[in-house]
Amino acid sequence: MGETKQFRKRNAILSCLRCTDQHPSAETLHQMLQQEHPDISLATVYRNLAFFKSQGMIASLGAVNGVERFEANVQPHVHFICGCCGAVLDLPQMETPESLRDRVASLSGGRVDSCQLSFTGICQDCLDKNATA
Amino acid sequence: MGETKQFRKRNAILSCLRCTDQHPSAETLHQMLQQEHPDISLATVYRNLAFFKSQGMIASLGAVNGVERFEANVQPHVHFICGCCGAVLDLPQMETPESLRDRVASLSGGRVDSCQLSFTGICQDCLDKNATA
DNA sequence: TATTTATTTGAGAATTATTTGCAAATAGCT
DNA sequence: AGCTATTTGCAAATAATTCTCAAATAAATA
Repeated sequence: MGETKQFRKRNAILSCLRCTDQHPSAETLHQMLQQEHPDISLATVYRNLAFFKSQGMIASLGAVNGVERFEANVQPHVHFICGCCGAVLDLPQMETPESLRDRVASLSGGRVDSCQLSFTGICQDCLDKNATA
Repeated sequence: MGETKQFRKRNAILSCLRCTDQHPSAETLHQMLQQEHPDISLATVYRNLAFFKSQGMIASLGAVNGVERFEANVQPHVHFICGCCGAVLDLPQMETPESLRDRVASLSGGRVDSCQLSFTGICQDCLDKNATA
């Protein structure tokens, strides 16, 4: 019953993403992995994130301040994004309007694969910091 | 009375963006401007887009396939984005859930500035092309 | 266990979008 | 014309991401 040694680093990357709710970038994820796997290169992180994404195992929220951000939660959910510090918060209490997909498909004539609802603004921390300053 | 000559290129860039519903990138906009203003440099396009954005005169939809896209319509509205060719379609028939902003503000504790609702998929053209191919 | 074969990786170069520094051009004002 | 502030073009700088390729690793087979 020996555990396979294949994909060791690949799995480390996925586990790491699954253990955080921070919506990290490739670079941040690479830094988070340093303690356990100081020998993983940044290129490997990028490569595997692209792979996981192509398999639908993870999702990208798109770029925040020019840097792509990832998450392991592939269920549709709402985001609050701080345009100041780049923090991303999941809002699982709210629903994305999945039910509108059919309507969008018929309006556009295309095929709809997903739906993203996000709110942007300034997070509590950044508001506090600027108030103090 | 005499028309001011200041901001000639700046205005050309804004007009050009206002005259299209294509949600162009800086580079595309630069190409669109070539006929009328072959002497506008790409850096000027970038610079002025950043300026307009900072003034709330235009909006960015974020990056599509790694390239930032702009629009002159700053009213909240829904987008359909083709992940294949990068085409972006406005869906003025649908409403963005602006009314949820207060709820997001209280859930996050931050300040909510805007709300984006977008659907991604494959547009009609790309579906047709792939069917024929 | 040695051999073969396919996959994954690290390091750094390459690519690409965007930004910046700076001198020249332009516009308004006197 | 002369002065000042703004805008621009160009080329160089920057930064995120992708690519190349040889080396490392793992599985399969002998």
